[in-house]
Amino acid sequence: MEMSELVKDTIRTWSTERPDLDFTAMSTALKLNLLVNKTFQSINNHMLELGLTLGEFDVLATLRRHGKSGVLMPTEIAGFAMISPSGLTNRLTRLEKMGHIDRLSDPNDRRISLARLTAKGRKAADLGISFAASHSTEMMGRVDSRDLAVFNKVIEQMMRSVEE
Amino acid sequence: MEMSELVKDTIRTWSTERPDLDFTAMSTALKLNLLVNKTFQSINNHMLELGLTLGEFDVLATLRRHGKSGVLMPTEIAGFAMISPSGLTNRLTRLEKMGHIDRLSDPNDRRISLARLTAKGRKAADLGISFAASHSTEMMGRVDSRDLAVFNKVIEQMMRSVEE
DNA sequence: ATCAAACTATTTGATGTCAAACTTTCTGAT
DNA sequence: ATCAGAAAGTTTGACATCAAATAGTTTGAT
Repeated sequence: MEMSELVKDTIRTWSTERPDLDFTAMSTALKLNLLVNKTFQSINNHMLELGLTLGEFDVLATLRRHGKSGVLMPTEIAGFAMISPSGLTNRLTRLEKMGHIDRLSDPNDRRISLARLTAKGRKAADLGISFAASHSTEMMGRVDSRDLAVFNKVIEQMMRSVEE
Repeated sequence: MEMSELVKDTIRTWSTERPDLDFTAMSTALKLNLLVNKTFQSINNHMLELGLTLGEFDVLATLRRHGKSGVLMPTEIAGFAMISPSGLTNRLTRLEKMGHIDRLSDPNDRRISLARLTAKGRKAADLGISFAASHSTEMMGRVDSRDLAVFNKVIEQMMRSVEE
């Protein structure tokens, strides 16, 4: 079933069953949700061809975009990647096994076990980000640029609303 | 770290490291992603107060909006809820244990084990959908209605792009 | 009427995530 | 100098999900 049709069906049936409620905004929210999920799947599938989950790529990307050293402490990565500490430990373990990162100890603080991008990991990050950037560009390719400006404005308004 | 700021930081650092790429569209995509994830969390947390996952609510909602009988076969539910057959079996098992649904056999086809909303499940679905609808309405409350029309148009264009 | 193929739902095995408990190490107040 | 509390990361246990294999049932072609 097509996305747009799925949303229409959902709103139509709900409106019949609950005529007391207003589903105008929910219709938009549902579409937004479907769109994001679909793009997630699409990008994730592409990353799998590089042998990476999107989550694993996210870690490599975070290291890659933070300077040429490509070294960060797990806490910092977790903040950017919005993942739990234990989830990150697992990602780092997998990435280390694959040879995308290695780990070194911080001479100033022995609690810390720094993650560092290897040459292989750097290559994977560069491939992944190229794809991610062009995927987004393609998705929005046919959208009028003035409409896109409005679109961005609205997203930011919604982000502020949600952040309260 | 604030959502909008997180996106800005990501785009800024990537632009430094990869000046050959255009991150204009990715910036929008990232915001979209963050917004949807945040609203997911927010709604999910509210559903947890009803003792339900958002996924579990989705099943109840699907049953609820399909007529007064509130009876569907698992395959139909899975189609609407976009979940794997095995994932759905688990959700139905949990919902049955909680007393939100019960299950009956189809007299015409013995392969099928129909799911039916109980009074309790119906109540939960009605509470959940009220919250979901008003949550969306609030999120978009401050957005100009003409901008919202553009916003919807753009989403639909993107959906078509992605669907190819 | 038969039987291969399609369909429906469940089971199995694996995966990625989280919260909470835990270990080690550091910090700051005294 | 000491030590209670904070901080960093890992381990443990639980969970929701999926893909693939499975069991039972129906359909359709012959």
